Amino acid sequence: MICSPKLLLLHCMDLVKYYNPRIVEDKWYQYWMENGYFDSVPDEREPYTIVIPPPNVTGVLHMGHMLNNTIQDVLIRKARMEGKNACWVPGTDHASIATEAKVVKMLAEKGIKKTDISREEFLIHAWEWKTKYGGIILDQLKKLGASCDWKRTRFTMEDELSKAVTTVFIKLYNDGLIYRGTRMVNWDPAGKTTLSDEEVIFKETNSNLVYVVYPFTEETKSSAAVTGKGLVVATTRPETIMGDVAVCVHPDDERYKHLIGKTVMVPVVDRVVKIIADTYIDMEFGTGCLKVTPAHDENDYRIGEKHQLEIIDVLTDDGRIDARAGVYVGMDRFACRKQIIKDLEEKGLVEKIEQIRNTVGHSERTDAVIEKKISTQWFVNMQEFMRRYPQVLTSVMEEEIRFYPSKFKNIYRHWMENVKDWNISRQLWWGQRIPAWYNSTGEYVVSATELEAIELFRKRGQTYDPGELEQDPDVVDTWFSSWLWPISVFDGFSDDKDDKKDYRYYYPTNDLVTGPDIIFFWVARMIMAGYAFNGQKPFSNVYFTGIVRDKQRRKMSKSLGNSPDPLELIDTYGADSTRMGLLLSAPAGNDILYDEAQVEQGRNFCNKIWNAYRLIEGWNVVPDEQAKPEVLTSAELAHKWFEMKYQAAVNDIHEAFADYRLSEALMNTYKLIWDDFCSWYLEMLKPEFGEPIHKSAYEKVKTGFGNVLKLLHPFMPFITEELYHVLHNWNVSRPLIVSDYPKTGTTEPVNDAALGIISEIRNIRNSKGLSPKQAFDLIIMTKDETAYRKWEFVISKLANISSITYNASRPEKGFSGLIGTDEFHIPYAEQIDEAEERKKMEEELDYLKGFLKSVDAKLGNERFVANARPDVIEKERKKKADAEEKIKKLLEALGSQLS
RNA sequence: GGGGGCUUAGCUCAGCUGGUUCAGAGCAUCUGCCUUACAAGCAGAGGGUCACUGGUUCGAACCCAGUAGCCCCCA
Repeated sequence: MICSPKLLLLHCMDLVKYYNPRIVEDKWYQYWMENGYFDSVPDEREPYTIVIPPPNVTGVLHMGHMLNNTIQDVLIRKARMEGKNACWVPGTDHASIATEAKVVKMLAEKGIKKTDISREEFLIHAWEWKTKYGGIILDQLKKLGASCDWKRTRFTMEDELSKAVTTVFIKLYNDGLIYRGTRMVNWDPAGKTTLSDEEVIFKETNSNLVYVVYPFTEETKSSAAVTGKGLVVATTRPETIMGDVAVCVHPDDERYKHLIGKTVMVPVVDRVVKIIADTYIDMEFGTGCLKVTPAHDENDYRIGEKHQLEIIDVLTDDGRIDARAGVYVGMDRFACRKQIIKDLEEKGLVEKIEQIRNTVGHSERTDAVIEKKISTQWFVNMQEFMRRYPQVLTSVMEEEIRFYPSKFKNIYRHWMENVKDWNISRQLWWGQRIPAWYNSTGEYVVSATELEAIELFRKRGQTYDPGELEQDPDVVDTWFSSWLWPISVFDGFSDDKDDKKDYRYYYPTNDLVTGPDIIFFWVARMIMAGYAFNGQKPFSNVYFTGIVRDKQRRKMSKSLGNSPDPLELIDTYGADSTRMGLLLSAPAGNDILYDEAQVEQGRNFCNKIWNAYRLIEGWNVVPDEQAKPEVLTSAELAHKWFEMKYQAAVNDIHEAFADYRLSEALMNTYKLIWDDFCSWYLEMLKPEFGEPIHKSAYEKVKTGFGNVLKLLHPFMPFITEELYHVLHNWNVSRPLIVSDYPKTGTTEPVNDAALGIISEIRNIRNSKGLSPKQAFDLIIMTKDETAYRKWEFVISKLANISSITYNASRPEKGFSGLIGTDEFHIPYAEQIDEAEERKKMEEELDYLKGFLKSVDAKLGNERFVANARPDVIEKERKKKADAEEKIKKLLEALGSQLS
């Protein structure tokens, strides 16, 4: 059933002073949905496409999503109104490690351990969980007004998208861009999986730098001049001592030169190791002696490789001491660190302990401290990738893909130029399994199915015992599926879908809106995928939003409790107000400092618009013939004036949109409606109390109102749709969501300099404490009477003026001022502080004289006249003439008062 | 350590290729108004040595160099 928005309004809203979003928003969302306005299918129109950054499938809406999706909705709604075939594809990400962690936790609460169940059983639980909680976030987006094509909702782990992952993996492997290798990787002991470099967050931490004595061996003591018990090594990681295989010093270090090649004992395990030399060593740090632990540190690993040292991994996958260490076996790594320090102190092998600040890597998802570890994993060869697809970098640098703000270009380049191989295998179950198959001797092939694997083994002449091939147990990094998102949501990888009609029509997409925190995780990799798999960019513009913070600039976080619940906010203030509150202070790339006051501003704005409607709706309309002639002409001028203001604003708004300055576009719209439309235009036309309005003016106002609603619709879709309908008595050919967005253009200029007199007069009233109800007479001294005459009606009404005369003699007593170079006077006999009036005029005069002096100096400067552009010189001449004119007027006025 | 960026009104930000009467906006503040659309409002006002120092230029918030402070990213 199509809902009936009209009835609701009439029952609840008639005559109410305050706008109530609650009875408006849901019904319009439902109306748009039921009428298919969000849906998109390829046609002859120009497409405009955005793919949503897929939120985690088990996520809930937070302020960051609100901002991000509001921006996307603004862009998509504007494009839709501009007649483009707007397509916003929603969906969710399976978020491998994050979701798996949640499922593991949920199972643990039920008393089920992941290690006690099979992969298949685990996946059943995981899918159940996904079905239950997955997509809640998408429903929440509907409350915000997000006009996604929900029929196109995708999930990164659905069959079609998983197939794409496999296809891409195999292609890259066959192209020599994916390899399996043994490397030092990041290990998350909590998630028990490897992580890419991007998933490691470095945090500054207070650490103990322990100075440990490595005693000299008898051999060393006897063969070299030694002082002290042994070499002192400074380390923050004493628990890895059991993995030490050497001590390294700088070859030029005078302190240790004579010891190179000698030996020391590794404490705790009493292993004899060599003292080696390498220029890698920083002589300044600690004692200049480094304990070499190739299994647990990247640099140590390189030194180990160079000097062909043994690798002793002393940690288990869950961060305990491994049996290989020989001591402290089974103890947690951090407990072990404390215990070893204690034990070494007892043996007198700790020289001192210093407090230092260092950076420690943490898992992005589990927050566990990352261990470096040697492991056999799958990698994407990035150097080679970039060599083959240089457009990945050049497209951004040459702005074929534009970044907003552009500062991210350099950040992007820096990353691209220093990028390391991408570790894509994860020791998890929730995700796309790596399409590699191993035979009983550990040889492997890469293929989509076991049958194809057998075929490959056969061709190679390797054993392939049918039924005994084993698929790699690991899954790929989540981002190895989401980098395909702009292609895969349009089935760009599937060969059997209607000629890839959607793909050809919608791809490449237009705009991507995302946070800068995933520029490397996702944006960079989508660009890589775009060029590698399709030879095209995936999108033309990337809008980086800021991070939503509270007004003290703290990040929103659960523990601080400073993050408002977006749904409560919408419930309290309405989606329109919330959207406006977020957008107001959100220039691209700037952090947005969330303050509820801004949402209140949004609410106040809604109310303002609502009341503008109430005013218009309350007018009694009569035919034009019944209106006074001066009212008719004045109204005509007001229409022209507003048309000019409106068109100028439209042009500004288009310009702001072109540069993705959305908050500016919104602010322009806000000021157009509040100031120009409500404060000026409506006040110009508003009939005296009890008087009717003539029909042509009424119609013009309605048209103007409709137009500003159109401008505002992308930002505040609900209230605008509502008012657009009530304004037109529910009789509109197309609802606002698919109506036409105002276009740029030119209008006849209207000289409105005379209006400045209104503010001047109001100011005089205010500063003299005179009531606005007290009418004034006005004398204007001008060469151009017509400029004022046509505004007489408006001036009289808005400044409460009872009579206007031109170029009459100056009054004896009264107030005066300047509008441009025109002088005006208000005769006022009582209670005037003449001295004060004179003082004001003299101050003005002083300022003008000083100003004139500086302009004269400029014009008198030969080099200025010779070098400045002609139009600049012309402006200066005009300034000079104006200043002289004003000074003359002021002197005259002062003189007349003197006499 | 490497890279990017910022510093303009009480707050948040504009200020596009140096040149409108030596800087604009929103919010906040202050003053006066319950004026028949709106007090969630109306009218008006105040508030800035454009971080600092030097340079280039006829002319600098804007270009250059240095100094100080802050933020982000990477190792």
